[in-house]
Amino acid sequence: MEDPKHLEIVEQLKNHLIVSSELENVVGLFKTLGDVTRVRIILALAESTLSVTELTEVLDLNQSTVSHQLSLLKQQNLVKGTRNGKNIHYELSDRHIMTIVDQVKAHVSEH
Amino acid sequence: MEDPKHLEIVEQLKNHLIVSSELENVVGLFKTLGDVTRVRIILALAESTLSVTELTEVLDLNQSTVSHQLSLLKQQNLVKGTRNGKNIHYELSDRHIMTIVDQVKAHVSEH
DNA sequence: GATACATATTAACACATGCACATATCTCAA
DNA sequence: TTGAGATATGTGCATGTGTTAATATGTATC
Repeated sequence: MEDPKHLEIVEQLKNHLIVSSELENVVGLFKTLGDVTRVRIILALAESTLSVTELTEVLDLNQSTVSHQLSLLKQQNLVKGTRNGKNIHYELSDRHIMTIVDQVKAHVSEH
Repeated sequence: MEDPKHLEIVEQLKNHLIVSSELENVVGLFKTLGDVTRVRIILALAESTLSVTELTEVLDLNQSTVSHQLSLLKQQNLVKGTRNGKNIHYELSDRHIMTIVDQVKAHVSEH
């Protein structure tokens, strides 16, 4: 490639490769969404608020597995829980999340 | 939770937990986007078509690392390469990808 | 063909990650 | 306070994943 314009762009990119904390956050979110169990939890919560026990039954998982994954999802602000007596009702933090999932679904189905 | 409607929903979800291959694909895409190196490659390619060597320089990575990650990105149809003499010019497969990344960026910056 | 450059692949290693068991913590009811 | 149910946490294990060096393959020029 001998295009001088291109060379210039490449030079600029070299200085511009900021490993921002934002990048870490973005990657962190993708990483969290990159697990079947966690996405299944999200898809379930997209349909209804559920307690840990209900999630355990619905998804046929260990209670500790569900609890563990929920804590990771909470860290990424993907879900939030509200205690209600002995139970904790979990729900999606916001609708934004489903938009992201749907977007990816769309991309996948195109290929 | 004693709401009968809720119980019904939970029952329905139990049968409805299809581990579709689509789910695998969606998760696969998220998994691929869940790595700093790969996202940096995508962000670089979002600004300009680049060869493997250029990516190596711009991102300050090993050639084999770039090559390896590019092959994973190719598998997920996130990037495509076109040979041009000795070089291979890599670019994003479609603009859809940046939409997804931007969406996640937006979500991240909200929290 | 020989050489040099660009890219891909293989193997090995260190490291991260998901899961499950056991156990701890929390909450309510009696 | 005691007991039972719900949720969270710590630990160990098996598996997966990113990186690198070394090597192989491909491509153009001489």
